[in-house]
Amino acid sequence: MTEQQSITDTGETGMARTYRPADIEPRVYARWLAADVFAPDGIGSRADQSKPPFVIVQPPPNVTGALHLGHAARGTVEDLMIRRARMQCRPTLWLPGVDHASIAAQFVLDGVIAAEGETRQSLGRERYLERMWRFMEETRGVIRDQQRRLGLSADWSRERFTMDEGSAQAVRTSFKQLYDDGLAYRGERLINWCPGCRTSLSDLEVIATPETGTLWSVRYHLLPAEGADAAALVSAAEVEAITVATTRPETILGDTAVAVHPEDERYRALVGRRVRIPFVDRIVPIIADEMVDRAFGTGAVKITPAHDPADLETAQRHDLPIIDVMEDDGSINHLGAAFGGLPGLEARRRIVAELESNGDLVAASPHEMVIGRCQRSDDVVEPRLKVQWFIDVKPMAERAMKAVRDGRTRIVPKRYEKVFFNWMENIRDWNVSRQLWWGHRIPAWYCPDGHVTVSDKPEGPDACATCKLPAGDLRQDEDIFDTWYSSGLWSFSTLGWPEATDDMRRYYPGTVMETGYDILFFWVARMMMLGEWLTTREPFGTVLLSGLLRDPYGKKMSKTRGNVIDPLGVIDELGADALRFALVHGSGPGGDQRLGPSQLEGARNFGNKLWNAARFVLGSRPDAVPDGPLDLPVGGYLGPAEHWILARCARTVEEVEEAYRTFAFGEAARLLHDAIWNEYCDWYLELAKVRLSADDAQRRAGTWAVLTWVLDRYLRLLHPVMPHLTEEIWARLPHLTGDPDLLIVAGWPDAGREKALVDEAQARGVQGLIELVSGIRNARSEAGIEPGLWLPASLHITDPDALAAYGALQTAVERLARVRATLVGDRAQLDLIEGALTVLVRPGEARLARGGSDLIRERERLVKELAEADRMLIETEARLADQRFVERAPEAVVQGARDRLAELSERVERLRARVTA
RNA sequence: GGGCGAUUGGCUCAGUCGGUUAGAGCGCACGGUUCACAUCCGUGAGGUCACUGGUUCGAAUCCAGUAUCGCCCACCA
Repeated sequence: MTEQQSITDTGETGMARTYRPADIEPRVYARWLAADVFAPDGIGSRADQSKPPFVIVQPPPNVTGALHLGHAARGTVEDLMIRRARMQCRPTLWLPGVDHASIAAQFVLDGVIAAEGETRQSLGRERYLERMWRFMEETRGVIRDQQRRLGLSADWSRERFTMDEGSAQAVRTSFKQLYDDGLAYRGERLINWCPGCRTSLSDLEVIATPETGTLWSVRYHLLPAEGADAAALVSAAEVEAITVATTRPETILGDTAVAVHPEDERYRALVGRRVRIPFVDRIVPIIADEMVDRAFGTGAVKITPAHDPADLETAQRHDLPIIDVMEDDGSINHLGAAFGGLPGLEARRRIVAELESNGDLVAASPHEMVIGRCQRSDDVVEPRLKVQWFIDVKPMAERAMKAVRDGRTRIVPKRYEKVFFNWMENIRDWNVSRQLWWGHRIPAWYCPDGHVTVSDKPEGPDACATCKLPAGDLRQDEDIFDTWYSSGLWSFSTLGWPEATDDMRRYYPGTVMETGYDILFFWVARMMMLGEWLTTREPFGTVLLSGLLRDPYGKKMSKTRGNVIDPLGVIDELGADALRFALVHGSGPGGDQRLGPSQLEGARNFGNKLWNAARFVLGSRPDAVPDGPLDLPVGGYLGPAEHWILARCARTVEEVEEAYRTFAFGEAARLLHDAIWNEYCDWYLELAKVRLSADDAQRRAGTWAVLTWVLDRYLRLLHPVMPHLTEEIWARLPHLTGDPDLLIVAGWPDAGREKALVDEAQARGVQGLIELVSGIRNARSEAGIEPGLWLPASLHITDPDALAAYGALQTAVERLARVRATLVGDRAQLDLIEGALTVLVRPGEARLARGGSDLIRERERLVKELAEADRMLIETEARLADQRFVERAPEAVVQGARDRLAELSERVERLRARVTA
């Protein structure tokens, strides 16, 4: 058969020899769309509207982005949960959308227009925003298409955008409410300023970066004392100057005091004296303040209130002037004397040089410090004093914490609760003003007298709330909101809030909020605060936090490092289901995971394995089986192998259910992988092959019924992880009475039928035969016997269950072990065979005519087995000889040890007899 | 400075309530054209469960400490 033939050969089942995702996945997805099954009230929905809805809350991806592996991982987990809930016939809502991502989007667009020779400034606000909207239209569909290729079953009919009118109204209403509640306020505060982005940032957007800087010691000259007392206490040399330490010499220009500790003997006499600030010739006082650490630097601190939070507090305590010496771009302004107009770092260089040349630079030493950098642009963030909008989040944080304490919101894994509380307890006011253009304009208006009017109306206020000046005389705040403000409203703004809509009543609060732990504070915490405050409900019942994806070496994936895996490339090559399985299989709650080609190929191979198992099942349908619904045959048509696989199936259904229920999705995937591959394919399919060719038509039909039944169960359980493949296979199988046409809306399985039917003794018997076959294979392989060679064998089966099962499965056992077997009723008969391989397993013993084997290797194997059994026997004996163990351990454990002892004794005895024979 | 997590074969990870012989995938070695699948089948080698101490009849598992790695939070000039 040529390569071409083998690929196109679809056989009688109409299925290709390998699973081909590129053909199948888009077709399957189109069927779902056409059937309208994604929406909770879609035409194809089989939701039981009396059941509690299952609502996924998902952080919408950035509108300008492309789907990366993190998105794929998040989406897969979300989709998995929604699919399972859908199969449980709960009304399910997964509302998709994109985030306008103001600062990130501007960053991207600035790059795009730069290529066109434009800048934000050259376009101006209006044209820039027009350009942005056009850009949005181009990029907005990209993410959606990519999500669909991944197979995500979100309700696309409700797709939302954080810049749409619904969001805008939610922003206005919420802000008005927070303002009326006294939580939103406008004030002059030190904010984080990014000179590159020319906007303020919240604390979260500032990344603390350890760096080695320089600590300069600078001498400030004192003015002569006004009274005589000081001169009496200290010598003239000491009063000449005071030395301060700084890491930012350019801020000298904004100094308005020098501070020392009140109990510092070295400086006690200088408190109240005055110094001259270099370059600006400002005369400032020496003050005493507890904030000074006497042990650091020289123990004297220069106070620059406009550029340092601690200094500002000190200044306020001492009523000092506040002098801002910086422009928006980070350069020194006109207050910086000769340095005005210079970039900050250049000013620093020159100031240091001048200090050095005039002898006032006392020391310069390397200094380990932490510098705040902009999350987006990496620029050094400057503390600056600005009038902006803040939200007092403390009262909201209290409510959010209460939701967690009360158990109304559960964080999974639980260890993140601690992180959450720690952050919430130390939370500081949230600066929401951004000096950007792309985003929701702050709905605050100012009249010429400075009165503030906050309005929730789209057209703004009619008049000043204080002095009633008409709207025409009011001016709206130029700033926009922090992106995360509108994101934080997402879980309810998308349901129609502030209107009391049906959706709000039905789908709020959400069931599970799924996201990576990296945005716990940005998103989850803020959404919980805003949700609790504005809707008086917790926005979701469970927060499911996932880990980050790393490359096979544990490194973070990043474009610059070049180790990113493009999910779309994987989908093209291996299929969406393979990607999804690999992502789920390797994941644990809250833990990072590594992903590389080997995991992806493994997932692809698993899909192909299942595909081929299905191909076999479908192709082996006995002629006598009439068309009819899927059902289990009644007892008489089941053989031991059927009881075994049904017992295994029941167990798997329960274990997988438990794993899904506890968010252990990786575990669910592993359980299914093992059940399908190692039990269903490796053993049951092989055992079933013989019975499928039995003379008795009822037996053939019974076997096929079990084959299809178990496959059906596994397909249902696996569907949330590998939806396309399972849907495609399922379509070709007979269905239960009452099943829909599509697996996506078929019922979620339970193990009831199997458990009622299974004969455990028969199942155990098959387990024993599996051990026997494995033992024979092992002995053959160790002895170097050709795998294909049929050997005569004598079997003595002591386990009654295995013996009973053997009656029905002899042919299958012979085929799997590659032997022609004779069953002997008395073990002594085995010893009559000369020069044979010995197989000693729990359920019995076998002798294999040796064929071309090597007796020395056989003997080595037996000696090794004997040594191992003997070692374990001695261990067990010792344990049972310990009186304390027998007395204190639970009876079941002691009995287990006793049984084991008996088993091992017999094994050792028999092995010893064979070795010495 | 505070907090969290991890440490189990060469690699990546499971390991439930402490209880028989610590599992899997990849990789490796050996052997296979067994009529679903070479994206496959069979067999095997490979582990002082990071270290020290404690609790216990019994510890990979619980407790304390140590080491290494990773992450989060934090206004000392």
